[in-house]
Amino acid sequence: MPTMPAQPLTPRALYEQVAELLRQRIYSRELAPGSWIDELKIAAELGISRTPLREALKVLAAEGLVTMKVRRGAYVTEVSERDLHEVYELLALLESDAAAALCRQGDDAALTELEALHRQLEHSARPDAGSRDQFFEINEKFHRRLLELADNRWRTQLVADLRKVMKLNRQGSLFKAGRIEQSLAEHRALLDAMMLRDPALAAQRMREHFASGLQAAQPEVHRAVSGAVS
Amino acid sequence: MPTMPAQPLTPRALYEQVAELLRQRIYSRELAPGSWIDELKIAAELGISRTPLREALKVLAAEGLVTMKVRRGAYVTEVSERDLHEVYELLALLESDAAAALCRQGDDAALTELEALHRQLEHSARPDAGSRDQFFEINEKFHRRLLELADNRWRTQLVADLRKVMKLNRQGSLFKAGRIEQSLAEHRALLDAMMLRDPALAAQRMREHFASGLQAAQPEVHRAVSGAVS
DNA sequence: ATTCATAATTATTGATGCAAAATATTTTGA
DNA sequence: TCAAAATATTTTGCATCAATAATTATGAAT
Repeated sequence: MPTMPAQPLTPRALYEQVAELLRQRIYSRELAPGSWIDELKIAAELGISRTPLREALKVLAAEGLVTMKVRRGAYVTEVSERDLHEVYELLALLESDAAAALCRQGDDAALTELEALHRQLEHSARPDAGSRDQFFEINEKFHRRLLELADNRWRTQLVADLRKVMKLNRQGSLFKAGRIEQSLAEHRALLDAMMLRDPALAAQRMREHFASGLQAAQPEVHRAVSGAVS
Repeated sequence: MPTMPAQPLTPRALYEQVAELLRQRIYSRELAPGSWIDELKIAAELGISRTPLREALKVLAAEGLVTMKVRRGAYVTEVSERDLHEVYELLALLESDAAAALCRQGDDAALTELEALHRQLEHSARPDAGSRDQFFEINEKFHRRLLELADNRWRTQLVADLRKVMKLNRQGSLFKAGRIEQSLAEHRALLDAMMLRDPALAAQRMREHFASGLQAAQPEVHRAVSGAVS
């Protein structure tokens, strides 16, 4: 018998599934920032009652994706340019710390794994193969995996939550020509620092990577900070 | 007529009030770590239905204070020694960053305000006056205010959430003799660095303050890390 | 006697209904 | 004609109810 699609081992609660679905709708701008979330409409759409939907909204509110107004219901959080800068700085801080920590405590296997991911990234960047989407996907995986390997579940959780907020504003995730090459070089430099087992340098390289990512989004005044550090 | 108790300007939703009450019960160990939270019992106790209670539990779950198990209900999160160390490191990182940021961007009024708080702290530390509780209260206010003045609402929120987790394990918040004096000296050194407008030094001093707080809790093997950095 | 299966009990999870509150609209009066 | 007040409609928020899933206990079979 071929492998079944197999429902997840721990069947997630309905309110969590709904929360995930709402996240996607928010990221895709189907639910626009600042807009009011119509409980009855969505409940009817999904064919569920308002109870699990309301629970999901509470979770999203705790994550910062939606804002609850008393007796006014739930609204998609509007993040200002300033909010994005603030969150971006925290991401830089936490991920630099993660790089340093991994450098200090991680074993060689961890670094080897990151190198392998980096090679995948280089491959996906080749002009002929892979779409930009693939590049971004692997890039995100690289950052996520670095966090996991740095082995502090609270930091991993914090970064995940902050990245969710960043996604609120990702308006296309476009990048200037040449940004991808520069990004690869920065990743390479980061990996080199980690191989040298120099935590301070690794943190420094990660900070530079973020600074450069911010700069790539800055010049165009009308475009907001991009969520993806690539 | 004397000032009325006056209900809050924004009448908080019931589920939020319940969430706050549950936090207190968790902090006070009335709800012990690892224990199951009996929804019916608590709902009956508070004279409310289970709906707002369950919404409150979802919020607490997002904060990390309770853990939801599928079809098993809510449990008070058990934080391991390791969790506490991880959270403590993140607090050190974020608050050091806040100190540096305030040093860089803050105006003189902000520093003056912190100095005033520090003087209150010194006063409460005098053996004759003030209880230790008062010292801790003002100390917490000092740290909280520093965060607010550092002016990054996301960082402030992150630190607040992490401190909630720390509170899960505060077993008495006892301190060695001499710790209070040392703590005051560290605060003083931090303020000096900020007055010198030396962000790197300020961050360094804050890190030292945290490291010293950890060391004060470490030697006794059977006591866990204390949540309060004082 | 031990193990497996089935049934019953218990607790969680989702749905529906009702009341209170806020906003919008309509009507009336100046 | 404009403004204010009252009413009506919309929507949140809380409670009660029903169903589903899991665990435990009991009984039977090997």
